[in-house]
Amino acid sequence: MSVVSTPSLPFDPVAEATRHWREHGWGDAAVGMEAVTSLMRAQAIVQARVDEVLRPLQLTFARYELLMLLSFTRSGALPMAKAGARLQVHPASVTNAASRLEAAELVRRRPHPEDGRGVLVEITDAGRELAAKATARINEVFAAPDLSNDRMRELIVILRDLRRAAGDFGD
Amino acid sequence: MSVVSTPSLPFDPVAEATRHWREHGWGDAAVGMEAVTSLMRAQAIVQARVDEVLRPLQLTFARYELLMLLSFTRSGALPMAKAGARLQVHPASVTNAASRLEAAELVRRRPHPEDGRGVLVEITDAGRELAAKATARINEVFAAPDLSNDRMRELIVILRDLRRAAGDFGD
DNA sequence: CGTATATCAGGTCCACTGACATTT
DNA sequence: CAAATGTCAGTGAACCTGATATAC
Repeated sequence: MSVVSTPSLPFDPVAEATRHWREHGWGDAAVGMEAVTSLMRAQAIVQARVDEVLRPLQLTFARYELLMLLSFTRSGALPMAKAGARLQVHPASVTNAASRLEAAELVRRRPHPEDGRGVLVEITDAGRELAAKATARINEVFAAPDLSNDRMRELIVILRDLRRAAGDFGD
Repeated sequence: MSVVSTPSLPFDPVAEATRHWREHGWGDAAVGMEAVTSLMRAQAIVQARVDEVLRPLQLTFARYELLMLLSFTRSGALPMAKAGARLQVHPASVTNAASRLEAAELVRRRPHPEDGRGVLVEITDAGRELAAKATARINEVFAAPDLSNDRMRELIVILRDLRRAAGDFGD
């Protein structure tokens, strides 16, 4: 996850690639490929920025997401499986993230009171504090107007359609 | 890179999170966070689909990108450093990708004719064939109308602005 | 000489698979 | 018993840092 470390180009590499797609007989697919490439590259940029903010806090984005998810629940706790479903990550990934966070005392594990198989992850006070600090820093970064609020709203709508069509939610 | 394996939720998890942001006093940052989250999640979905197509061809997205970049050049060859700059990846990542592709005889390395330090990566005929096949399959997947052409164009424009503002290219 | 170009070793992170014990 | 839950070990991918040899 870098992009940040690499120098910027004198031209838009995505548009340049699209020109090539057309020249090489992939004209009908060029728009789709450009959309895909744009998405990939934009995400890499954003991810790199977020990582940069999170690194000094000893957090990765995956762990930050879990922390925020927990901080949003009423009781501050969630079964592992439920957390995985919300974050759309593999059960083993939740186990891993929870273990790392637990080692840093940002969450703790508890047996599920009603289901003997289950385990609850619960955010600690330290976890809440760190999550709040991380969020504040991330907001500082994205307060810089890379995009106007209206543009962001358009982006959100388009991507929501894409996600729905791809089966991210609903039906 | 999953998302594909996880079941879909009965509600939009991104919108749900945004509701929480507002309830927990992050109202002013909610739009930005929602944009970031949407982007991350949409990219994960698209990446998962692409990976799925590429896996049977023994390609990763990073290697596919390198292959396509080379196939687009006039001579089919590029110095390692230049390829890294275009793809915005670390020099060591180019080395790695090139080595894997070379092992599969999809590219070969040649000394740079004018710069004794440099190395050229050159796509082979087999590399061109595989790249074309991979592209055809990817296009099949994205031919499914998750998004209309107009929507994709809007998305491209918004993300281009974001990338430009973030220093991906130009100035 | 200092800079640039690759490569390599070592480390982190994440995701997935398959096996497993436990409980429902 | 079959299904679900969470853990663990192992694998593969990608990225980064720092060190190195070579050439400009």
